[in-house]
Amino acid sequence: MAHTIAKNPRWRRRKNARPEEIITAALDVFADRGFAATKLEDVARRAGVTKGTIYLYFENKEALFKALIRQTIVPVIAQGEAIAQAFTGSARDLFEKLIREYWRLVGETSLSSIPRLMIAEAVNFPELARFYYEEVVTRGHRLMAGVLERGIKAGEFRSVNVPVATKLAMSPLMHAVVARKAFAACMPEGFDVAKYLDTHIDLYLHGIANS
Amino acid sequence: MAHTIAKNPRWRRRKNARPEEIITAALDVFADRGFAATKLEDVARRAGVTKGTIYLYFENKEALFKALIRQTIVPVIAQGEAIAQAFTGSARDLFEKLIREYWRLVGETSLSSIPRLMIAEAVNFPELARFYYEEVVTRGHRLMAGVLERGIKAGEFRSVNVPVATKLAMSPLMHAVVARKAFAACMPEGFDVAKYLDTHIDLYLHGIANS
DNA sequence: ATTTACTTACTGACCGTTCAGTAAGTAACT
DNA sequence: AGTTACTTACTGAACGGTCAGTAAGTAAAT
Repeated sequence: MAHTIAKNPRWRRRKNARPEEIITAALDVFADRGFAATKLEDVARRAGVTKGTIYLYFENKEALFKALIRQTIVPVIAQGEAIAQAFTGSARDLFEKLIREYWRLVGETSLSSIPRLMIAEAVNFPELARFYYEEVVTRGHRLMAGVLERGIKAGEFRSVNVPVATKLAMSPLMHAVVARKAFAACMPEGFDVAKYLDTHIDLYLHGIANS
Repeated sequence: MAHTIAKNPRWRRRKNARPEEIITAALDVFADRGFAATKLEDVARRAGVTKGTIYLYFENKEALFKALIRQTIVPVIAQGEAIAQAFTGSARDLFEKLIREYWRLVGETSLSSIPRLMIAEAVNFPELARFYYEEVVTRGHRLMAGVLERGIKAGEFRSVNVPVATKLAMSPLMHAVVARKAFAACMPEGFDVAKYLDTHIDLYLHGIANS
């Protein structure tokens, strides 16, 4: 190709890469300041562009926020569904696997800030909240409910109220993700996630076991 | 009508009542808009005063927010501690009582918005977060940990890892309070809290039972 | 030479904060 | 009980900083 490209252009035209880079930058900044307190100039700087560029790819601040939520978290759910589909072992093993997988994909990645963000901003963005609730929360619940039903049918689990037991299976995860982000600075001793997950799985399976 | 002016002045001087009224109004408004999106004019209107009056009693918006958190939620913890102190029955009964009491005092009152508010704003108010974490979260955990230790010592409970089991006892409550506020508009079917609490207590006690 | 991705400089609205002014309340002195 | 002199709780308008959004200009790429 061309061998005579200008040596150090002050910036490059990279139409294809920008949106993703901007979303990644936005995740970082929104994550630790929230929606309102985030300045688009900060997002831009982190993405290596200037404020105006953001407006070439996103209609406004709110649209950027929505795109961020949609494109980052939905794939995780799909992944969980795929795992459940392909799984052939016992319900208890699948339960454990899904919990640990959630933590691996969300709890200990930058995605962990999304649940907290959504909870903080849901009231101010009703349609986004609805989208998230349906495409993430409900879908996630459906996934877990399937596992419980599988276990009940197989005689592994007591015949509990499935929707309620589903929420109880997820809530320790959700709360850990959310609170950990929020109060990270206040927990100098840290928080032994491994033990927390182990114990949840143990206690929950103990509680629901058919015996 | 001119005569009624004397009886119906445009405003009254009520120095003592103002702070509490302003805090109550602030709780309502902050509760469903968050910190940043709340306008002090709205708080003032709801409190029956004007914006300027708020500044007679609170240094600024942040100070009002802090006062709101401090004065509303701390008493609830104290109440819980008093209950535990006075209780004489089994650990399982105390466990159940505390859970239900928390829901009665926080979950189904206007205080239910405070945990969500704190989670949303903790990052932007580090010292307030620290205060809340120490005076509410840690203190609440200490309370629950005491119950578990009581149960273990009495042989009612297995000898689990207490700090972790404590967090697992609380997290379904916390997450329910937080998520319910955030996604209220997205759950047309509502959310059967009674059954949720019943099942949590049942599953948890089942899970931790020494048998 | 033309197109267009990107920057830069600017605008306008919003809202926390301030403070001079006003009216409610109080009490001293008729 | 009425008038007056004084204090202070409260109002309301204006100020100023911030920042989302915009439009004119610049430079990369073809």
